[in-house]
Amino acid sequence: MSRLASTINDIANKAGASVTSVSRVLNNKAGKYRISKETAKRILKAAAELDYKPNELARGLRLKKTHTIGLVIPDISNPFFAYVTRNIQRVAHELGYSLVVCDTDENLPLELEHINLLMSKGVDGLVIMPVGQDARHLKRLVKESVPLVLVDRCFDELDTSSVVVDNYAGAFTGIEHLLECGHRRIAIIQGLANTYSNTGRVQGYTDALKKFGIRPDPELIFGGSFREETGYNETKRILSMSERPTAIFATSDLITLGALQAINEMGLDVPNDISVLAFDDTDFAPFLKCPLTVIAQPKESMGEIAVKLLVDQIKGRGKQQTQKIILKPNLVKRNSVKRLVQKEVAVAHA
Amino acid sequence: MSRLASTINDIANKAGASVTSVSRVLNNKAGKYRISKETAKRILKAAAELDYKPNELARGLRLKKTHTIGLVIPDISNPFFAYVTRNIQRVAHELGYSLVVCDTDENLPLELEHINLLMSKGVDGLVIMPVGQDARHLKRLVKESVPLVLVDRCFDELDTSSVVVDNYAGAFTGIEHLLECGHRRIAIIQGLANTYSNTGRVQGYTDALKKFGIRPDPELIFGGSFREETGYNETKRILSMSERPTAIFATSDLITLGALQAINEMGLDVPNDISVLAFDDTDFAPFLKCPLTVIAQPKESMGEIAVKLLVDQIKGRGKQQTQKIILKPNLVKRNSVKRLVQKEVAVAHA
DNA sequence: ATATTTTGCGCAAAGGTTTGCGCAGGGCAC
DNA sequence: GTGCCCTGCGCAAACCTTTGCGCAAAATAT
Repeated sequence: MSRLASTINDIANKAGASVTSVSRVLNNKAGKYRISKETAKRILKAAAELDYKPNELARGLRLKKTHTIGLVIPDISNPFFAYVTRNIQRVAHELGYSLVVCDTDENLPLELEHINLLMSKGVDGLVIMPVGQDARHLKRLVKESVPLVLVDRCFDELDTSSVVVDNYAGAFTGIEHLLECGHRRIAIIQGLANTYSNTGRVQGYTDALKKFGIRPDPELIFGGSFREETGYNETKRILSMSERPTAIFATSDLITLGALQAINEMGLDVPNDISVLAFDDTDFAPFLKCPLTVIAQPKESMGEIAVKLLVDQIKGRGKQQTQKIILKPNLVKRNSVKRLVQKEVAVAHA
Repeated sequence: MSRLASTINDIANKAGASVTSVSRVLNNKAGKYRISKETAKRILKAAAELDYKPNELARGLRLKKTHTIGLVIPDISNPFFAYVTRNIQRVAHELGYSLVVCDTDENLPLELEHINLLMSKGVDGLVIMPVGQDARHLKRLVKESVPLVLVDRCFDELDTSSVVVDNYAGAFTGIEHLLECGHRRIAIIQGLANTYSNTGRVQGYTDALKKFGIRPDPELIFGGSFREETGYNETKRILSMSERPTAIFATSDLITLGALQAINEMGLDVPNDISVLAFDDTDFAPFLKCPLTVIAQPKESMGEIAVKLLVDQIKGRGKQQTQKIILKPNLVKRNSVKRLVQKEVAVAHA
């Protein structure tokens, strides 16, 4: 905001009109308020000459609308979130909204801080990918009827619009595939406990095992954060188990990255020494030493849907009821899962 | 902004004081304006009870400071930019600033639009990774002394703080390595023409060739955007040349991704059929079928330095002069460059 | 000619905050 | 009893915009 920026007042002076009329002309209310063509033209001309740009701060204050939406995200360094962010920004801009981005680093207090700040700055609505272990602060937003859509992780007890992925189905299908390939000892490296996405993935894992008559072994459940170091450390532990699992289910792309690193360091080979199934896809996945078999999320559409839902809420459309959109993930088979048995045999086991 | 949000006025009422005093107490000016401990305590109590949060819009309007900085970025989907963004957001928040993120999609008019919008919204300063073919709009910002720092790409004719990478040195060293390994026919897939980063990289490429007594062949210069499809299409062209080059220099990670895809589709092998040298590193690079030899940018520090420089400008510190920070990239040798000759022989050639 | 409507425009308030300036009242010295 | 200082606090303007309401003049009707 340069100190020389021209205001509606300058225009009024220059055009010999009142600020009132200027405002009306500039907001296309000339008709409604019967401003003469004559005056309107003078005003428009003056505005152009002064290179007038409305002060959105003052505007927001008056209108209680800032055309800004807040995005609260757990970790932009995670390629999955980065992707979603990109689409959110694009669609938001197309719909006339700016995006202020806050990274919570998977930290609940920080999430609260960011949300408060965003509200203070007068955002028109929020897209939140919550850390997810607590929903009280979100409940408050709902009560104050702040336009809000949850992405990637949601709360069943919370009546909000949300767009999530069917983590359960994704994990289930993936593990099923592993089982069909003859794997029986499958380790899982989970993400942050008690979050929507983690719970679904772990549940899918255990239920798929059960379907094949295998009792899930708590010893095979590792991890506790979606981060790379978790993948690295836990994989090292897994690989040094006396009775080593034949497959690892890595529940995020960052975990996968860490796992790959550990496997590499230990001089092992995917899939011959260990099979890997990953949640989330990466652009580079097909070109890895061993192209990864993954459960891919529809990350393209998630952001887009979320913003549209949010803007509908902001505009008061679709206010009637909240929508929970559940997207289907997609198992893409590449080479990181080794087939230990013929398919027929595996089916017989079931 | 819930419609029930309490204001400084509510506090004044509740505490039986004037808004003036409330403002002063809340802004730690109680001492300066000699407010009694008594009154101050009443005010603080009322504020807490009302769960008061300042309206940053009103604040920004009055103070001409929003504690918000704008980030203008060409393409968040590019992992390099995503990384930098993340660090910018983190450091900005640590310094008390919010970040509004705008993606220009490498599109100059869109860049201008975003910048104008950001200014309208009253950002305190801008971090821009410019599209870079035109600097007139940036020149205007400089003239209006808007706090500004350019990242990744800068303009020699523009007196702004900036943090860039030594693209020339990076490319030069990389190509030198290729040459030392015995490569003589080296194709380059360049990024967006007439941008700072591209120019440096291409220049480094040609100069390194010349140093080895090789006349750069215009036929071997491909590309024209940093995007994935460029990498894909151009690689296909390169690989079907009658006199096929022995190496490809891909000037961005996205180009590299496309190149890998093309190579893969054509059933070729890196580095036996074709060597690849990439600008930018990717987390997954070490784990690729053929671990990539890359020129890695110090993406960790770039964002951090940029924000610190910007905040210094905003706060009026270091106003005295602009700083151009040039970071050194780093050649990391992995396996994607095939050694065609013994080192001694290569040196003899030089 | 007066009465009524229409046309064109602007006053002033509102939105929430910060801050220069000055006001009231108590205490003190003369 | 008059003059002065100090303490504690509030008035009102400023930041820039939008909008309900009303006012004056011109156009039309009677």
